[in-house]
Amino acid sequence: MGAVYNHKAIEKKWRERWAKEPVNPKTAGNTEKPKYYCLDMFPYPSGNGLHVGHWRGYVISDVWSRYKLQQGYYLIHPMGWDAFGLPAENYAIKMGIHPAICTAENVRNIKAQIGEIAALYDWDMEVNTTDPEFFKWTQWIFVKMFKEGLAYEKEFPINWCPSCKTGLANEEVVNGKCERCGTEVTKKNMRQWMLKITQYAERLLEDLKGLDWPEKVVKMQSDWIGKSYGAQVSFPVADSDDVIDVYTTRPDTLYGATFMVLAPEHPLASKLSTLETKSDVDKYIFDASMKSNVDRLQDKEKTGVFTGSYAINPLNKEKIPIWISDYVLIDYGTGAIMCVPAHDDRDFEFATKFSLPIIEVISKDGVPKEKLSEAYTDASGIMVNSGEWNGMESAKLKIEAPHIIEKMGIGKATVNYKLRDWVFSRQRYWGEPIPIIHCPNCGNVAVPEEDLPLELPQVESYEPTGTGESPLAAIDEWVNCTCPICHASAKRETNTMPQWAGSSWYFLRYVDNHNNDELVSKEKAAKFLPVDMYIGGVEHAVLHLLYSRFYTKFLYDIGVVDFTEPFSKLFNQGMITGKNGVKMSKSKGNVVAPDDLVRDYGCDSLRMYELFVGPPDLDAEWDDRGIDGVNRFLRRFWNLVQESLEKDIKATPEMIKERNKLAYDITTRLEAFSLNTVISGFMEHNNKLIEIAKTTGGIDKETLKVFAVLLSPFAPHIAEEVWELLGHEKSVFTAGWPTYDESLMKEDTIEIAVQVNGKTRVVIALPAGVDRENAITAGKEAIKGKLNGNIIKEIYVPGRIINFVVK
RNA sequence: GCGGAUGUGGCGGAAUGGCAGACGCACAAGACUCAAAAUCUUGCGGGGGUGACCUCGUGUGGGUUCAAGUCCCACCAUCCGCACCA
Repeated sequence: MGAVYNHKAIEKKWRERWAKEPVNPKTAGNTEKPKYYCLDMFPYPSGNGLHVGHWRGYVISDVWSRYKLQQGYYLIHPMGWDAFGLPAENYAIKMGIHPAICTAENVRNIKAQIGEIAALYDWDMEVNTTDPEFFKWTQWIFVKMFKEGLAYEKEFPINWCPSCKTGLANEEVVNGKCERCGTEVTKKNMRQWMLKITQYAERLLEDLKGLDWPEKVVKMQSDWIGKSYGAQVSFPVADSDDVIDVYTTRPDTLYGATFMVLAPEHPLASKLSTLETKSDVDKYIFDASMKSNVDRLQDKEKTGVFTGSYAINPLNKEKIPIWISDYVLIDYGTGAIMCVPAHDDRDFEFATKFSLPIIEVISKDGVPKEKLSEAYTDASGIMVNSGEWNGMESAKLKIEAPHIIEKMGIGKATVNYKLRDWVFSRQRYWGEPIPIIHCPNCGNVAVPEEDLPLELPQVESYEPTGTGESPLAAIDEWVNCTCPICHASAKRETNTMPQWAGSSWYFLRYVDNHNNDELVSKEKAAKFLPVDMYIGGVEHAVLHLLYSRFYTKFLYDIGVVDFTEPFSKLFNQGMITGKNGVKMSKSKGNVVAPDDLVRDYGCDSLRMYELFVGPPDLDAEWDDRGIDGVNRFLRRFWNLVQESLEKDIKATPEMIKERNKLAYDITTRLEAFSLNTVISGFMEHNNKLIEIAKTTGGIDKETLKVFAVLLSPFAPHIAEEVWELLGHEKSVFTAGWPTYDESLMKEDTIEIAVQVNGKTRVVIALPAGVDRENAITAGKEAIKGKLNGNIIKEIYVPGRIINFVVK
C-alpha cells in the first residue's frame, strides 16, 4: 500500500508547479484552435471576503473552462473587479481614507481568496473598472454616445434615494425601494444625464430570440422592455383647439369610451380646469407631486378630480368628461387614457366611484346586458352598442381596429414600450466623472478624446451633499475649466456615472487590457470577442445584462465590435443558503467560510462538494457534513490507484466496459450541465472499480488514466498527481478529453422486470439480444403460479420490461 | 392580481412514460482496537409476515395509459419575478 492521500502536500505541490508552468499557456492569436470564452460576472471587491456561496459560481465556471481546455479549445477565462461603488465610498466618508486605497486593499484580499479555488484565471488579463486606463474607455464610450445623440440632459422628476443621496435608474428601484439599501425611493426634480436606451428597445427585444439564456431571464427582459401593440387615438377637446392623444391596446372598445383621464403631470391637466374647478384641480396636482411611488401604490382606492372640460369621442362624437387621476402614469404611453369602464377593471372602479356612465361594447353572447357587475376584460365576444362595428367578432376587430382608425384619420396604429431611458448620472464621488464641459457659449461640450481619462480630483469630504449636487461640485479648481471649443471659462459636469457603466463593457476589455493609446479601428473590431458562456447570479437579469446588451449594440453600430450580442450563453447558478434557506449574511451570523474546509479536506474536496450539494441552477442549503462524502470518494480513489500501481494489472473486459461507461456517463452528464450527477457518477464508478479490484487486486493503468483525465476539471490537484504517478511528464491538461466506445459498454445479460398488470413481480436475467418470443416465454415461466386469471395482452419493451395484462 | 420555479425517506438529492429512492449525509449493528477515532462489512420509506413474500407510498383530488414522480385537468403550499403599463 502506497502513501495515504495527503491533500495538503498534493495541492501545495501542484499550485507551485502551475505557477511556474501554467496549465493554460498563452496561445493568444492562435488561430488553429477555436476559442472558448468562459466568463464569470466579475465581483465587487467588498471587505467581507468570500463564503462558500461565492465559490459555487466560480467552481462551476472553472469546471466548464477546464473541460473546454481538455477538449482542445483556446480558453479565455479572465477575472477582474467592478470596483466603483458605494461601500468603498461610505467607508471613505467614515474613515476619511480615499476609496482607491481601501479598494486596492480589498482587491488584494479577495484575489488571494479566489486563488484558493485554484481556478484557471489568466491574471494577465485582469481589469479594474476604477483604473484610469480602464475608465478612460468607459468615458470614451460615453463621449461617443453623446456625439451620437444617445446621451442627453433632461430635467424631470427622477427616482431619488434619500439614504444614498443619489438619483436612481428605473431598473434600480425594486418595489418602490432602493435596490441597494432598501430605502423608500422618493421623487426629485433634477437635471439628469440620460442614455437613450429606448432607441434600442426593438433590437433588445428581437435579439433575445437568438440567445441561449435561461427562459426566466429572457422573459424578465422582454417584460421589462414591455412591447405592446395598439393605437394612438386623438380626442379633440370640446370648444378648444387642444387635442388629447391617448395610447390604447384596445381600440376595438372605442365606442365604450365614456370619459378620459389625464395623469396629474400631463401638460394639459391644469389648463383644462375651469373657474369652478381650478382650485380643486391644482390642489390634486400638487398633492400628487408630493406622493412617493410607494404612497401611490399603497393607495388602493382610486382618487381623482373632474377638470370641468370635455373631449369629443372621435368615433361617435359624444362629449365625454375629462378627469385627472394618479392611476394614470405620465411616463407610459401619452400620459392620458381613454376610459372604457365596461372592459377595464381600473376604469370600472373609477367610473363606479364617481358615477360615470358605463357602456358595454363587447358581449360574450352578443346580447347587451342591463347592468355590468364587473368589467369584462376578455377580447372574445360580439360587438354591441358600437355603430357600424355591431355584430363583429371582437377578437378579430381587436387586431383590425388600429388600421381602421388610421384609415378614418382619427389615430394611428402604433407600438409602445415600457422601457424608459436610462437615468445615468449619480450625485456621488466614487464613480467615473461624466466627461462633459458646460460652456456658456457652446452649451454642452464633450471632453476631447485625447484628454481622457478625466480623473477624479482629491477631495476633503466624500460626503454627498444631498442637495442634488455631487461632492465634486465643491472643488472649484476642478470644476472651473475652459471650453475646448471657444476657450471661454466653463464648468465641468460634476455628476458621476452609475456603477453599471464599467460593467456594461468590461468583458470586451479583458482581451485588450494593455492597450491604452490606440483608438478603436476596424482591425481591432475583430479582436474583441463575445462571451461563449457567462456564469453568475440571477440578480442581474435586467440591470447589468440589459445594459451590457445595449452597450454592445451601440459599439457594434459605431464599428468597435463585430457582434451584436455580448453573451451567447448564460447560466445562473443557484444561491447557497444557510439553514432553512436563509441567505448567508454577516448580520444573520450564518456565513460559512471556505478556509477551514480547504484546510481540513482540501480544495479538490470542496470544489466537488460545491457541485454535489445540489443541481447547479437551484438554491441549496449548505451542510458541512456532506463534504465527508466527496472526501471519502477521493481517498478511496487514491487508495485504489496506490494499490493498482504496485502491480501490473492487465485490463479485463469488465474494466474496459467500466472505463467506457465512465467516460460516457461523465461526458453526457457534463454536457447536460447536470454537475451534481457528474459527481455521483464518479462515485458510482469508483465503487464499481473497487469492487472489481477485490478479485483482480487492482485496476489497469489505462482505466485509471481515463478516470484521472475525466476528474481533472473537478479535482485538478489529485488528477495531476495521479496522472504523474501513472508515468506522465506533462500536465494532465494536455491529455485531451477521453472518448468512449459504446459498443464496448454492452452487457451480455440484461435484467428485465416481469410485471403483472403493471406491477413488478420478479426480475429475470436474459441474454442481451433476446427476441420478443423468447423473452415472453421466459417471463411467463418466471411468473408461473402468480397469475390468477388469463393473460389478455402481452407487452414487451426490449431490454426493459415484460408486462402481462391479466383478467 | 398576472407570470415562473419548486414540492420524492430523518436530510441533500437520483430516475429517455418502463423495477421509485441511484449517489451521498445522518443513524444502527458487526469487524478491527485495551479503548476511541479512522477504516471495512451489513442494514436503513411506512405497515404486515418466522420466512420466500404481501401491501401502501413521489404535496392534494381527478384523468389518460398495459404502465405515471414523469403526460393532461383542477387545487394546495413555499419561493422568486412583475404589478394601476391603459
